[in-house]
Amino acid sequence: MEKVRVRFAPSPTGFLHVGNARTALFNWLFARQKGGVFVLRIEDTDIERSAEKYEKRLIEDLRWLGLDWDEGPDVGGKLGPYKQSLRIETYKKYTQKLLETGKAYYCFCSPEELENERKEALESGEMPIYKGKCRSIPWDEALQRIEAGEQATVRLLTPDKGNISFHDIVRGTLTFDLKLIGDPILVRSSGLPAYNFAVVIDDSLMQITHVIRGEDHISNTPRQLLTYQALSLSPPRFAHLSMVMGKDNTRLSKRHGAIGVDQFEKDGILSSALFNYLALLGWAPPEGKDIWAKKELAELFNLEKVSRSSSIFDYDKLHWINRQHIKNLSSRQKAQLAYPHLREAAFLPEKMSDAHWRWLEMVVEGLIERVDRFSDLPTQVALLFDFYPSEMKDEIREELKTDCAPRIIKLFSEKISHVENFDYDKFAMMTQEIKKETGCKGKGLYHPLRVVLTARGSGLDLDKFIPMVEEGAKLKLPKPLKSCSQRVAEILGFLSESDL
RNA sequence: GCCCCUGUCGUCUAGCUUGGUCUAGGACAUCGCCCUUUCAAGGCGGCAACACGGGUUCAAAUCCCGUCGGGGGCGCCA
Repeated sequence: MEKVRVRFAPSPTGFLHVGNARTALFNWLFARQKGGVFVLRIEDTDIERSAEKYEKRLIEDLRWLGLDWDEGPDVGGKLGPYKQSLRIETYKKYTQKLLETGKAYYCFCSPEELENERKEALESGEMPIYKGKCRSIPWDEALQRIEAGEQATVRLLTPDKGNISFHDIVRGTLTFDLKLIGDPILVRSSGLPAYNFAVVIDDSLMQITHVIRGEDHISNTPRQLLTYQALSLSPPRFAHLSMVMGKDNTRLSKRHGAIGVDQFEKDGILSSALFNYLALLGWAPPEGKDIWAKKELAELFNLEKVSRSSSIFDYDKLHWINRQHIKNLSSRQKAQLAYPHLREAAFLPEKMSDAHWRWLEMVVEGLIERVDRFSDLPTQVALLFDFYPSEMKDEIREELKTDCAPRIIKLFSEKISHVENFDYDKFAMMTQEIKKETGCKGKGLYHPLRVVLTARGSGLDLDKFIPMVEEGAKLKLPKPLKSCSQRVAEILGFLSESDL
């Protein structure tokens, strides 16, 4: 059997959109599953919109997602160059061949003329296609006009009657009426190839066996098939993937949330999680679980099982998957991934000592289960630092109006002021003593202690909170962390007799 | 407007090829309970779908037709 060769062919006009990322991912999955070759090709024939910086960004985004390619502009390969702007001479050669054999012709119609023709067709309820006005211009005359410097495009001569059909791997047989397909422009008047022409030449020369792309290309396929025919080239197989939509079932756009792969990275989504989520959008592995590693997905992928209907991008599910992937990380990895977010929120110094890292690991390990993205971590960490007795809510003061609370607070403040190197063990001993001395227990015992230490009514388990605060208080941090004894001393001034 | 694709819980999907095993399974979300000094996390459970209408058949989510809904395309963009 021939070796599978697939490609992802983005135009460098911006960041990598998750919809495109999924197309790239499915190509990659298919290539790896089949032991084939994955090619990256840059389609930059639209010089107006394409830019070098976008190409770089695209490559970075693709790599971040965990994709690698066997041939491409940055890695080379036998069938390059892998950038359309570098292949202009090749396209010209094929254009010449088509022109000489009469399979294509020069079209001198102006954009305005074509626009009018289109409008008229639309008004009379027809499909707006090129009527073929320049087909009848004799070859000699056309050549003369070209030599005289007249602007012209090159169009493919297509049949007016009959059908053309092809087998789509995800959709089955698709048939199109040829009278609804106008002669497509192969070469623009600028001399640069149009998309439909360049893809055919490139896919053919790069020996692509399977074209896996978005559904928006379905209607281009018959035109491309006709081009293969005119060139006597054999076409690849096609698979058209459904679109990725936003919550309201319209095309996924910025107002739905993050859509650029780099944005997900900034938001603290792990690339393994985005990879996992995207792979499951429109495809399901035989075993119905949700959390998968890249490698497993590559083993199980099956293009024929890909869904035909469009799917909505669900941020909730992505976040849940992200949480599961975070759980599988080591403490060290979690700390490293958390650092940039906490550094940006000014909770951590630029230079981290070993002690800082140890503290960070403890903090992240304790707080990470409360969030599903690293970008949410600063809000949680802020709860460690924020201690505002003066802004304590009335309902919390109310809760202290019990028989136990004043006695507990008094005893605790005395004990903590006499102890050195406070830690959770000492806290546990103190609470046992207080329990005996006051007879208070359970919520009645712990709630006042929590309030005294946090000025809040709820939060982290105290066995986690105390070590985080105590260890943090020993470190030099951009914003100092108050120790438990400091907190107790401070809050006492705000608890008036009436509170107690 | 015309052409093409598509339609299972709110969402992602399993099942559809080869009708019966489907009182339609799983996951996310949501709701409730449990755990717990609080909040999370976690555990357990509930709610929730075959778009609609006709056929075919002993039997249809599964096959056929129509309707309606959604999406895409109709560029000297890709």
